[in-house]
Amino acid sequence: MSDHAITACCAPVLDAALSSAQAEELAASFKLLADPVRLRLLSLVANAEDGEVCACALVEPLERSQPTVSHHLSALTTAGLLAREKRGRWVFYRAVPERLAILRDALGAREMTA
Amino acid sequence: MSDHAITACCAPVLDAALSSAQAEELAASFKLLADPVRLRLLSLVANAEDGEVCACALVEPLERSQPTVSHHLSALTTAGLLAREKRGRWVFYRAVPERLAILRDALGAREMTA
DNA sequence: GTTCTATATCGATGGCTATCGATCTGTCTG
DNA sequence: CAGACAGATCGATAGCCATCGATATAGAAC
Repeated sequence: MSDHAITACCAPVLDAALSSAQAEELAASFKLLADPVRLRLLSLVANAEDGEVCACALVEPLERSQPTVSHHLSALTTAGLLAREKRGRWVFYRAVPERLAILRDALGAREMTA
Repeated sequence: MSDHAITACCAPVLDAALSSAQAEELAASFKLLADPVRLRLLSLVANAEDGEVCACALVEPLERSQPTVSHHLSALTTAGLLAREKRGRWVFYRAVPERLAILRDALGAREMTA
């Protein structure tokens, strides 16, 4: 999976031939999105009431064990897709949309409407 | 991985909570991009001379066996990310950028510059 | 201190898939 | 026809990872 943050690494896939190393890095990033539980976590956090959610509110809707949810939250946070803040006994997460945008842009530059 | 074509399935991840089924479908699509060999295949085909490449020209640069390359080409074609055309003994592939765009849009709608 | 609760970590396991060599299919050439 | 070659398919294997229960850590309340 890769244990480092997502960073812009290369021109969009369709715009230039990827080096082997660039491909490895991009693939590792997309691997994060290649799991339904992680995708639902992203969307749950991004659509939360005050822009943040307590981890305790994520176990039930995902129908996974607490260790499993914790594992996925950790992966998304390491990649920079989620931000973590501990307050007392609880941990709150919020989305970091700029990181998702890096991956989106790797799939093609935004078309200019001009 | 999923053996069907990629289709627009839902609002962008950050815009609405994903259902379990939507998440499964999206995850299956991103799984295709979660492999460095497939990413390089996409970029090699997309950047080919005449917009198309013979499969025979893809084995060597990827440093994988012919069956492995064939396997990945097949997966990308089934998903609709590549188009396959047989001519004589050879098979030619070309990119289908609109399909990649579906995935890109799932990561966030394009910002309006207006 | 003790107890309760929220989260993280550990270890084990099952399923999935990237990969390969071998083989089959199909097409062209002579 | 036979021979050569491109590509797909098959079967087996090895490595990865999502998942879990058990346990550890940490903070709050008493």
